[in-house]
Amino acid sequence: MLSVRLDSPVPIGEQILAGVRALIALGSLNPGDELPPVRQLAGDLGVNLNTVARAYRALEADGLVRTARGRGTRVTAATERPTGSPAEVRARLESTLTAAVADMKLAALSRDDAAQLITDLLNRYWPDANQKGEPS
Amino acid sequence: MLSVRLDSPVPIGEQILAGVRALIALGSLNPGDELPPVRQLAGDLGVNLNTVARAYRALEADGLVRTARGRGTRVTAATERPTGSPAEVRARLESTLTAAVADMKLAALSRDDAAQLITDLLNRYWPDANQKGEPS
DNA sequence: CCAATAGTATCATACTGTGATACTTTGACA
DNA sequence: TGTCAAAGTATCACAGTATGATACTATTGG
Repeated sequence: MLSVRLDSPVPIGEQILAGVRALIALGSLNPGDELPPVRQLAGDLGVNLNTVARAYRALEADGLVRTARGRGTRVTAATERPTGSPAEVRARLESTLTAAVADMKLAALSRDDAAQLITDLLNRYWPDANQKGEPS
Repeated sequence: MLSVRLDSPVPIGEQILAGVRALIALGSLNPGDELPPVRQLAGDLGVNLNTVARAYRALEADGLVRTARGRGTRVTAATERPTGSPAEVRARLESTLTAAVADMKLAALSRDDAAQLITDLLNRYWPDANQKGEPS
């Protein structure tokens, strides 16, 4: 459900943060859902509990979760407003997508496979019904 | 052509590395092309020349580029074989793509816009079959 | 041979990501 | 009501490593 690469140049904490954000954005985690306790997730991922705790706190600062001592951490928001100007948002998006295309080429997929893979992902995480990202 | 975010949690050098790799994978940089001199790129990006130089050396270690003192650095290979087992490659790819989908949702794109954007990117960077063409 | 250009080497520094360990809050239940 | 377990928090230390300043070496052309 959530995994990190310990050998990656991107810090573990960042990976956790990005991972949870993505799960929320994709609707795999919804308001009311509980995140795993820091110790458990830390154990699963093989990292220190502080690393997880810090990620949770960052998520709380973003207003995505609410955490209470002794009671756990729960998702509060389904969406997050991206930070920065529209131009920056657009630029980040472009670079993410470009990187994704590059990765697919490197993975030696055929172009058709690539298109198929993307279609599958869109269907899976973005069931077409709604046409708007939720304004908040 | 290549940009980095100085405030990003991912190290500048990594960003440069990833950026050039992507440009090569996408065919925006081809064998024979020269990379900008380290000083120039460093100046453009607002970073230290060492940071760029280290990225270039890493690229050379990967065999993507050949560099010669006093003469500059040129692209030598059009492709790179991904590191790790097929399963790892696949896993990385999935997570890159999933992140991309999440980013699109966060950017508040409509699903149709998302699909369109991706199609455009594929057409631009992955011209069907053997066209080998080079979008700038 | 000199100057300009391009990459390299060395060294220092600061940061910051991560980890060990101990503490506090909450809730269940005997 | 007291105690224990579960959950998050606080503190401190440490290592690594990313970045930067500065000086050096190679290559080319006039």
